[in-house]
Amino acid sequence: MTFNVRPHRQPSGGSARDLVYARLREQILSLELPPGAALSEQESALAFQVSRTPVRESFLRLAQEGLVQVLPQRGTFVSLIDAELVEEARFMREQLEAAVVRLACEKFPPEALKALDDNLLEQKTSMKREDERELFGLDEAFHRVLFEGCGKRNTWQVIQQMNAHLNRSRLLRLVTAHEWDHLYEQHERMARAIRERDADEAERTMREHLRRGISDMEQLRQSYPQYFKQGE
Amino acid sequence: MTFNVRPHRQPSGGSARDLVYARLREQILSLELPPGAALSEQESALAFQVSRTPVRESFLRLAQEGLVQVLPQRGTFVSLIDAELVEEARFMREQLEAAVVRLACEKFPPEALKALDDNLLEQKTSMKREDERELFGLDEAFHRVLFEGCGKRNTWQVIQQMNAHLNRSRLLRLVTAHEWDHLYEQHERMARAIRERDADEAERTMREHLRRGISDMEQLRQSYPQYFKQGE
DNA sequence: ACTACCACACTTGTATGGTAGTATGGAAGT
DNA sequence: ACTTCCATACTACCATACAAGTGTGGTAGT
Repeated sequence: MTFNVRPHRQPSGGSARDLVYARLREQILSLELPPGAALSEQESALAFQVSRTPVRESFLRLAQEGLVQVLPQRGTFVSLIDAELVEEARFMREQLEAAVVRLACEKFPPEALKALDDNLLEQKTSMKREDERELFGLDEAFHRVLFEGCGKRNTWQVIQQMNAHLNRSRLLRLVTAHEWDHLYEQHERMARAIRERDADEAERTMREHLRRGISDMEQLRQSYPQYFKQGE
Repeated sequence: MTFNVRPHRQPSGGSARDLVYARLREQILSLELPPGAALSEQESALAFQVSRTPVRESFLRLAQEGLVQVLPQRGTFVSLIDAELVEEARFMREQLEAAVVRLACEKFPPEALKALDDNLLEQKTSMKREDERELFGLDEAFHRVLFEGCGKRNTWQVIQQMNAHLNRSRLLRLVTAHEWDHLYEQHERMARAIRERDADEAERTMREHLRRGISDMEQLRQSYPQYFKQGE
């Protein structure tokens, strides 16, 4: 098995449904379609130049992921950000990643470890170029390699779904350069812990790593209270 | 907030789509529709006396949950059991439940604790009546109360989805009376650990609790190799 | 001014016809 | 006997028409 260090691009089917779904998802996660915004099968169908059927099927899929809410005979709306749901997504991710990084300390393929090292190098150069988009992708790739190295590919998929809700509350991924320094250092510590099979250190670092940015949500909530569920 | 001790019935919308979805899901999980079986929009539509649209939408939802596989222009098939996926589902559940039961040892509403006790009583009477179906529901309710007591309702929902894959490999939930004794004893130990705030004991018991029945899959795999993915 | 009512313009849910791609079995050619 | 090709009967995908429920604004009646 090989481990791709580069950011991952999922094989989005060329069907109209998948295209509409992917585009809508982007717009929702980037807040281009803000929480609470009304969608319409007809309107989206016109915009994408397809019929209602693929649009409708996209809506259903988004609804299942909790990104939109379909109210029969009333309308479809971008879901308000549910603080409880976001916190639980973070909670779940923390537990799963903590367990996986422990696993990695017990048994981790050398190729995967090499992939982590390569990834760290790329992170360093991207930091110098201040390419935040690339950094975001590399961060994601780092964690993905961790899961794939432990044979937990499906678990990673589940986490990816949860990330949808996390990302939407993370101020559009805008992290300061200083933050990236900190994140990079944590990544390095984790890679070292895995190499030295120090499970406790690895788990501690991972939990700390994933607890950052909780305040982002509170900040977003204060700036845009109308984006959030249940006012208080 | 109140905690319902009884098995939980989800508010399945009365729409044709939801009905078809629920029925198909049952049939798949009970192996009435065996892994590998071919489905057809037309055929199912006839069987359920609805048009192809709600059937098709059910298929898409089942596909997203990984219970069926849609091959464009070829057909829709009940997914083969993916041993790797099943094991990962068990893994995820173990991590999440372990973390939650630790949480419960720190902070757990008295009403929820009472609900656990009531549930244990009902389990006892159901065991005497050898009502396995009821026992299964009560087991599920026990764990649900644990999550709700910790304010992790959404996490429980995620676990429920994973259970779909777990259950299909668990020989139709048929557990011997002796097994139920063991499970009951573990439930009791967890409730006691929560009351006494013994997080280590609670976590240990939970992990043990969730590691049971791994051999079920191997057994099913030997009896029905054609139900499993990748032949070896 | 106020209320009750109703037509109408929306919404999603469901039914159905047409399109294009795929598998298959039988016929024709070697 | 074996291979090649093609008609045919499927499949899911998409477009479109109709049904049924909901919100709203205007209007008639008080």
